[in-house]
Amino acid sequence: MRIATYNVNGIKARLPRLLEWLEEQRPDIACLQELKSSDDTFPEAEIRAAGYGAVWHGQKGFNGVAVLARGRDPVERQRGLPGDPDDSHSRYLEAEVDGLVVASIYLPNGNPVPGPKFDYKLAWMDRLIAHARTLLAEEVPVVLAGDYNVIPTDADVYSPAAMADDALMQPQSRAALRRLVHQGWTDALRARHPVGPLWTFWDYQAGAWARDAGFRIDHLLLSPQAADRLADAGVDRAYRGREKASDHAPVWAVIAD
DNA sequence: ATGACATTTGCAAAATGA
Repeated sequence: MRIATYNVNGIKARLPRLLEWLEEQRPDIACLQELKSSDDTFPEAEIRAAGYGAVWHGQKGFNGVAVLARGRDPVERQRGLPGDPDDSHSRYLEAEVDGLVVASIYLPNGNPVPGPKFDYKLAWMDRLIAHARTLLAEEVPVVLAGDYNVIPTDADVYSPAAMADDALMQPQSRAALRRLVHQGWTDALRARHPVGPLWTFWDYQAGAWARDAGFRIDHLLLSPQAADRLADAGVDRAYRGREKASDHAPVWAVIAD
């Protein structure tokens, strides 16, 4: 099965692009981020007409995540990341599809550094690490898919110097991502493509797409039971170059049946 | 240095993003 993650940057503005991608690439599971839509304005009918069942966790104006499944309805397991009852952001949704546990993650950006937004990012990552440990303990196939807003290494950015002060590549952000991965998760994209640029995001500004000035922040982390079945992974780069594109490209992995 | 650029809300310009 093909599972993908796509930060759509506004599902209402991006709906034609999203439906086009679903029809052309036919992912079995699609995790979406940055819906920027409240629950009652989620375009459920259009997505169902495209052949997908969906669960979603929306929020007015910003954030918002969803899990789509082709030809079936995802079974919701967890709405919101556990660990802080005062966290009102819609950034985590976990569902089960055909025996696979999948989470759609929109990790906080954290800029500017330092500041309360960066503190929130790091605290959120600590909560994700704690929850991910409970998922690993289930010893089932799990995919944690989403926009992590962390550039894992200097090889994952067009210019480490240009981004040096950004929350996405602070040592604390990278260390937290390493703590997560080192629990036993496999970075699907790097497992299949160990070296070289693999951008998943290009800023709208300063001609970043034209200059191929991107970085890699959208990740699919696989539990051992999913990693054993990893057949392929990649980035649907071309969708970043289309009209009215999101600033992210879809990222996908194929898990053998 | 600032803003660029895009989206949403709501109808102007601010908030948010990365």
